[in-house]
Amino acid sequence: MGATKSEHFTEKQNQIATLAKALGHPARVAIIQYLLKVDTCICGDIVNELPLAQPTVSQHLRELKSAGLIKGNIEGNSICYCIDETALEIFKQFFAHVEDGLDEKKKRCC
Amino acid sequence: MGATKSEHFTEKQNQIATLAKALGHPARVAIIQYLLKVDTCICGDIVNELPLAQPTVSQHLRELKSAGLIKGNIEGNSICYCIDETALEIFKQFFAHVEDGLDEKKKRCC
DNA sequence: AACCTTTATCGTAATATTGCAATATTAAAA
DNA sequence: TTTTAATATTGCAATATTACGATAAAGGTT
Repeated sequence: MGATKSEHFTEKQNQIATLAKALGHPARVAIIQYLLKVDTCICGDIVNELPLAQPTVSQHLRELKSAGLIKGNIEGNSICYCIDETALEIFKQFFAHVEDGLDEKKKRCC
Repeated sequence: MGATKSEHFTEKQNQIATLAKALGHPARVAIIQYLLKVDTCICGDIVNELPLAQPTVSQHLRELKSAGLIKGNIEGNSICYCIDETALEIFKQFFAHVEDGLDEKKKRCC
């Protein structure tokens, strides 16, 4: 096989997995960190920041975009990439939920 | 090609990516959620909770374990799996950092 | 127009992941 | 000791990901 059986899991589980998967590569973590670091969203030099060829970076950007972690607006002949806070909100919510679950458990095990 | 060029990225970037990748599959999200839901850590019925064959579940558990998201103690002839809070702490820290970065940016763009 | 810059897409090779049947391992139970 | 139950490992097929050279597309600049 090799294909994930997404249809057997809940929408929420697939959503979290998709976001996590998008963040599951150091280049994509680096891109997110860079977008946070630079002052403006008028980027266009992401390629120079990464130790990867331009087509590879473009591919990583597309994956981040399709997962909803970033958004890109065309700005003249370059593109302005930004972090999409909606996705981060979902992530944050999941971890808050995990945290709550752990607090509950503390009372009776491990 | 096909292999991630980890050596070109920082240790932190690789660490976050590894954790995120481990969570990047709905079955593994489901496992984490299940470990949070059940009352005790004396599990052993994770296989029955998932719509996947036993060897597949075992493999997912191993991946979560090697990423540091869960730990497993042998308990008689079954195994007691628990969430490893250390990994979650790293994750939480990363998102806090992202949050801070976004607050900074709010002042001047997008 | 001809040219440059920036980003995307295509094609392809190398490698990784997903999933499961078959089988092994381990320890408790009978 | 034989059996049973729980989990791991092996081997393999199907599919996905990663990376990049070559090339295309789109918008500026001269």
